[in-house]
Amino acid sequence: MEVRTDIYLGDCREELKIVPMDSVDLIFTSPPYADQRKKTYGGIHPDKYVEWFLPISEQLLRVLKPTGSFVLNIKERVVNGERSTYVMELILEMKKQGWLWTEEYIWHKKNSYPGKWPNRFRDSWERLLHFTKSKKFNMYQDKVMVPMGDWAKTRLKNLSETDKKRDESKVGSGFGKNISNWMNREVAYPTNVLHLATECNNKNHSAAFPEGLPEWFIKLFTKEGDTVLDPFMGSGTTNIVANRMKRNSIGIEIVSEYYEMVKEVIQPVELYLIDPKEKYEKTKPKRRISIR
Amino acid sequence: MEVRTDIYLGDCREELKIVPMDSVDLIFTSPPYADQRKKTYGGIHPDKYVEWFLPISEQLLRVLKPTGSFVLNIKERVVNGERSTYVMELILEMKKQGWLWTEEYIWHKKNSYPGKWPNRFRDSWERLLHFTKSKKFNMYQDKVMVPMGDWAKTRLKNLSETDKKRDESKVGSGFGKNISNWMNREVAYPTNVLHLATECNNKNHSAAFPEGLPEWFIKLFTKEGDTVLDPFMGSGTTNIVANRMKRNSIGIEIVSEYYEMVKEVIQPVELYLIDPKEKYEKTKPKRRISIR
DNA sequence: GTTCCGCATGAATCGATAG
DNA sequence: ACTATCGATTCATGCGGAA
Repeated sequence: MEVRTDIYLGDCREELKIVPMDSVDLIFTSPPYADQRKKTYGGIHPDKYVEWFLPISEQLLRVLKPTGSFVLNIKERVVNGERSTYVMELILEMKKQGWLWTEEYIWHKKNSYPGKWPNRFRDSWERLLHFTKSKKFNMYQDKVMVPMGDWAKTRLKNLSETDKKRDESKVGSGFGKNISNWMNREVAYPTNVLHLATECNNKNHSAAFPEGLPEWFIKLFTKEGDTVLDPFMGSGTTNIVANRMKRNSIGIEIVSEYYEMVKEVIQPVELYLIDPKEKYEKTKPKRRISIR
Repeated sequence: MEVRTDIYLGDCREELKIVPMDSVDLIFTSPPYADQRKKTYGGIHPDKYVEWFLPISEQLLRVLKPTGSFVLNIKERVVNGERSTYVMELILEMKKQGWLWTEEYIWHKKNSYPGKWPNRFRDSWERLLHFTKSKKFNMYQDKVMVPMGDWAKTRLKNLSETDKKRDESKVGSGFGKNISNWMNREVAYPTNVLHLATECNNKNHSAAFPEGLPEWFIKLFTKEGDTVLDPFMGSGTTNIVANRMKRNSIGIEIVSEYYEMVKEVIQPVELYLIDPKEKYEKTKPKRRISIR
């Protein structure tokens, strides 16, 4: 099996036109929030946000397969003491475009930005809007089942590396054995609330969302060999995770520094040797240049 | 101090007219959701929901003090595979009425309703929309502080260079004073995500929300002696909690069974004996009939 | 090898000050 | 008057070095 990762440098309003219609299984993205990342992106005024986004969502509607899903990570900012309404207006307008607003998942950010204000508390959640093209779409619920019990909710569901290491390290002290017991025990379907910490550590890349976020939705809405698209690639979290999970992916990024950074990391074409047929294909020369 | 609990039987569209303007400090309510509880309000169709609610929110705007808050517990239901949009439309329309949409809190229901569907998971959260009349409103943040994490123990022993720099930027005496505040502090401010289980006890009343929900907002937005209003009283959770917390309250309920049930439980006027003056007042005969 | 501990930092927001 | 910049506020997390 061959896994491709195609990344493009440019404005997704243009670059999306290259992507064929009905070709993508999952769009997972986190667009720049209104006026939020001014330094890196232009900074879209809250009043202009919907107007700016609609041509993009129209393209996304075109490239998504009828069975596909579009997961939009977004949160309205506070303007003049009030929450802006551009996200709601966007949902209403996207429905007019033909999108179905199927569900709203909540990302509960366990470590939210600190601060104190007279009229509000720290903002500790973001929206994960789930749009589809049709009522029948692919959803592989069994792939994201979680062990039952509070312990599992706080631990296994979160995909932080530290937790994984800690759990592995406990093997031998009797604790690791418990994990295997848990895994064999009853598993339950998750809910529409995801508990994940943001990544704010000393890595050289600063991702807008933790890897666990795209990972969960890639598991849920795609299978191996499917195609994932992130039109606002940023540091490439979606594509890196997709590649690791043997999904083809497309990434578009307007900032060349980010683009170059991702290009360094990504293997454009990887072959997974599963059966003889695949092995045979590997010997043939590959002409495809995925990264440009 | 005297604590009153006034409950009314009737449609809040009418009964609210009795409540004086600018007299309520907090409105906390959970209206019947669209097409849910059909018997009660005849079942409001999702398409008619906004139209039905706006006259009520207009009354609520009238009776709320300029420093008061309106907390609306609501969630859109699924209609034909899609989330309805009436909550969003309602927010947009209420803003036109003059409401400020200050914040959206999330109630994370730790034990959500069971079930399995092909296109979604269990719904485990509800909205708590916070509306105000003005940008300056009463908020007693200290009353809802929560225990701090282990963070404090390690952090405060030795101050990091970054923390020193951050604090040095503040000119003058701020530094030492600020640290001493932290040293004595064992609690932190909460976030805008509330983790509460639904109450599924065997009482004959089935409350829409647990007592912890109104309790948190009553603590946050009112002080003793203030007035709390619930125009969709139901089983009276808001009023019972308010009474226990020494807040006056008003409840309106259209279903007589609910009304009678709450009437049984509630003490219309309770006197809290705090100082001699109050004691003296107690001896005087009371004429007020609060429940009618 | 584990565990412990120090430390930087993050899609934040408000109010005051400056242009 | 209205907008842009800046300082102040504050907490959970994971990495890396130390014990």
